[in-house]
Amino acid sequence: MIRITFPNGSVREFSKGVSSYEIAQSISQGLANEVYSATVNGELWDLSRPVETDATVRLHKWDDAEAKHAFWHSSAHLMAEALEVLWPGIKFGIGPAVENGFYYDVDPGDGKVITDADLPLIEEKMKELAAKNSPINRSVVSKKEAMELFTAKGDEYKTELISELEDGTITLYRQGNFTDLCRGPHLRDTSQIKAIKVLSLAGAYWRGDEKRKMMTRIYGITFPKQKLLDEYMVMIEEARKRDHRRIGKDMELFAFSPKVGMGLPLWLPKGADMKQRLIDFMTKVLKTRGYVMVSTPHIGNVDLYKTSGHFEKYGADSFRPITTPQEGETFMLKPMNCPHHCEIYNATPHSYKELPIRMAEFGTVYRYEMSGELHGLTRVRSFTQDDAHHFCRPDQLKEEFKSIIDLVQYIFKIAGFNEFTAQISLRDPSNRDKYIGTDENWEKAEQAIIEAAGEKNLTTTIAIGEAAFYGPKLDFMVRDAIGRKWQLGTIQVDYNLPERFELTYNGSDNQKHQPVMIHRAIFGSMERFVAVLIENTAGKFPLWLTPDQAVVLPISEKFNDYAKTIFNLLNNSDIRTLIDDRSEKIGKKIRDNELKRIPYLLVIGEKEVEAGTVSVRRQGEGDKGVMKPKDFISLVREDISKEIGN
RNA sequence: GCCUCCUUAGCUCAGUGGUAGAGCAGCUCACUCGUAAUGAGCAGGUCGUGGGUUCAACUCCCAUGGGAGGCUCCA
Repeated sequence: MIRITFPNGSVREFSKGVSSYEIAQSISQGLANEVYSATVNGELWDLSRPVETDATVRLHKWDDAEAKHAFWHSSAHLMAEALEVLWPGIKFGIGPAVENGFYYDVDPGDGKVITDADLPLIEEKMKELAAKNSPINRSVVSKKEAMELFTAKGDEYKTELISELEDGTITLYRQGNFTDLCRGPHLRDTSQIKAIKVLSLAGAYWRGDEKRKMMTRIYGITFPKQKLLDEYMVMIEEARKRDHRRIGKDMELFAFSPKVGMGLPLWLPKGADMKQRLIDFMTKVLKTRGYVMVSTPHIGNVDLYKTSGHFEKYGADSFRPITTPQEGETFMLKPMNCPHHCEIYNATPHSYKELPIRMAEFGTVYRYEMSGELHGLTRVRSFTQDDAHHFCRPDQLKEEFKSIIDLVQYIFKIAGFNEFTAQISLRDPSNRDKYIGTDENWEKAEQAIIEAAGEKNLTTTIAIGEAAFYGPKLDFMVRDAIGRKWQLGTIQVDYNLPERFELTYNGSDNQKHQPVMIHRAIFGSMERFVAVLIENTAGKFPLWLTPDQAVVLPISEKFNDYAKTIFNLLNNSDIRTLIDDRSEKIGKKIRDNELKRIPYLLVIGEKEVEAGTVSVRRQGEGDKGVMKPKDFISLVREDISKEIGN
C-alpha cells in the first residue's frame, strides 16, 4: 500500500500502482469525469499514469490551468492525427497548448499548401477521430528508438528535437494510429474532447528563427462541453465588436491613409479633441506632482543618438537619416525623447538641492516597424509618448520609483482600469554581454525596483532576461472589461545615459556627482492608450472624456427653437452637446443616438417647452425624468467630478 | 520582411466568364410624432491599381498597393 496526501492535508491509502484517475474515482465518479490531469509530487502527470510510491496528489479540474494545458495539448495531438490522415506524409514541428487553445506547426510537404478552406475538413476529421474514444498511451523509449521511429517516418523536425534531448527522458504518446514525441501529460483518451474548433492558419518560422523554414501553424481550441465553446465564440465575437479599429472608424476618431503612409495615424477632429483632453488632464496632474513640462524637436542630429547609444543599437533599423542640402549635416527622426531631455538637463547647472527633477513631455517619436507588424493604433510608426524622465540622486531612486507607482495607480483608476498587474523585468545574469553598465549599478537598480514595488503592495511577477539593455524595468499590465491583458505604463532605471551625456550635479560636498535617470510613461503612448480605452469601454467613454456628452432631441420641428436654446446654453456651459433636429420620430432619434454612444439624451417636447425643462435619458439606463437645464448642468458637472475629482 | 487569407457604394456584405445588387447611412418629399428603427422617392461604385489570357474579365493568371491573422521584431 502507498500513502497519498491530498492538498487539504488528508491522507489515504491505495494499492501500489494506482492511477490518479482511480484515486479520483475513489472519491466519486463525478469528480473522476471532471478531472483532466494531476500534479504528483510537484510534477504534472497523466491521470492514467500509475503512482508507485507515497505521494502528494493534486487533481486538476477544468478551471485549473494545468487541466486546460493537458486538454489542449492532447487536442493538438488529435489535430495532428487528423492532419496525418488528410495529408499523408505531412511533417510535424511542435504542437503545444497555449493560453487559449493550441496550435501545431506542420510542413505539408513540397508544393502542398493548407488553406483556410481546409480548416472545416480538419475539424470534421478531428471530431470523427475523437469519437473513436482512442486511449492515449504513454511510453518511455530510448533516444535510439525514438530516432529510428521518426527517421523512418521521414520527420526531420522531430529528429532535430530528439537529437537535443537527453537519453532516458524521452516519452512518446500514442492514440489510434498516431504517435508523437511528447513530454505530456495527456488526457486518458480522446473522448473527453467534445467541442472542437479549428480557428486559423498562420506562418511561423521553424524554431522561431527567421532564417529557417516557414512552417504552417494551425490554431484550434477545444472544450469538454459544447456550451463552453459557444461561450468562447461569443467572447471572440465580443472582442471583434470592441476592436478599436472598427470603433475608431465608426466614431470618427482616427483614420489611416495609404497616401500619408502606413502606420501613420491621422487624428480626426473628435479623436484629436479626445487626445488633447487626455493630455490636458495628465498635464494638470503632473504639475501637482512636481513635474516640469518641456518641448523638443521632432528630429535630432545623428551625433545625439551616437552619444546615447541608440544609433549603434537601432540605427540600421530606423528610418533613414535626413541630410541638409548645403552643410551635409545628418539628422534622424526622433525615436526617443530621452537624449533631448538629457541635453535640457545639461543646459543649466544643477545642485543636489534641486533634485529630483521630473521632466515631462508629450513627445512624438518615429520608429520604423516592419510592415507586417503594424496594427491599428497599438503598433504604429509615429506616436506621442506621455514621456518623462526623473533625474535624481542615487539615494532618491526608491522614493522616485514609489512616486511613479503611485501616479500610475491614480491614473489607471481614473481611466477605469481597476485590475492591473506589474512585471519586474530583470537582466539575465547568464547573458551579461547583452547589457551595458556595471554589475553594481544593475544590482542597486534591481533592488530599488523590487523594494519599491513591495512597499507599494503591487502584485508583481518577475521576468528574468526581459530588462532593457540599459536597465531593469517595471511594466504595468491592465485587464480589460472582457479579461484581456494590455501593457500600458512602464518605468525604467537608466545609469547609462547619465554617463554617456556626462550629466552632473553639485553635491553637498561641492563635488560633481552623476544623477540616476528614470524613464517612465503612464499611458505608454496616446495612440496605444486610446486604443486600449476604446477596447475596454467598447467606445462608451467616461463622460469627461467622450467626444459628445449630450444630444438634444426635439420631438417635432415645432420645438426646434427651444431645443436650439438648450443646445446653445449647454455648449456655452462647456458641455459638449449636439442637436438632432432631423424630421424623425423620437424613438428613431433615441435609437440612433444611443448607437452613437452619447451619454445623455435630452428629449424636448411640448411639456418641456411649457415648463422650461429638459427630459433626461442616460445612455443604457433609460429615462431619468425631467429637470431644469441648470440642474442638468450641475448633474453633468457632478458626474465628471466623480470621475476625475476636482 | 516572411506565411495564409482578404480587397465590390460612406458602412456591413451578396454576386456571375456575357461590362453590378441589398440593408444601413446620405439627400428630397410627406408625416409633426413622447423614450431603441414612419413611409415614399432619389442619388451613390470605371468592382484597390497595372498588366496578361479571352470574342468578352468584377469573375481566370501575374505583378503591385492596402488590410487581417500569425511569425520575427519592439529603444
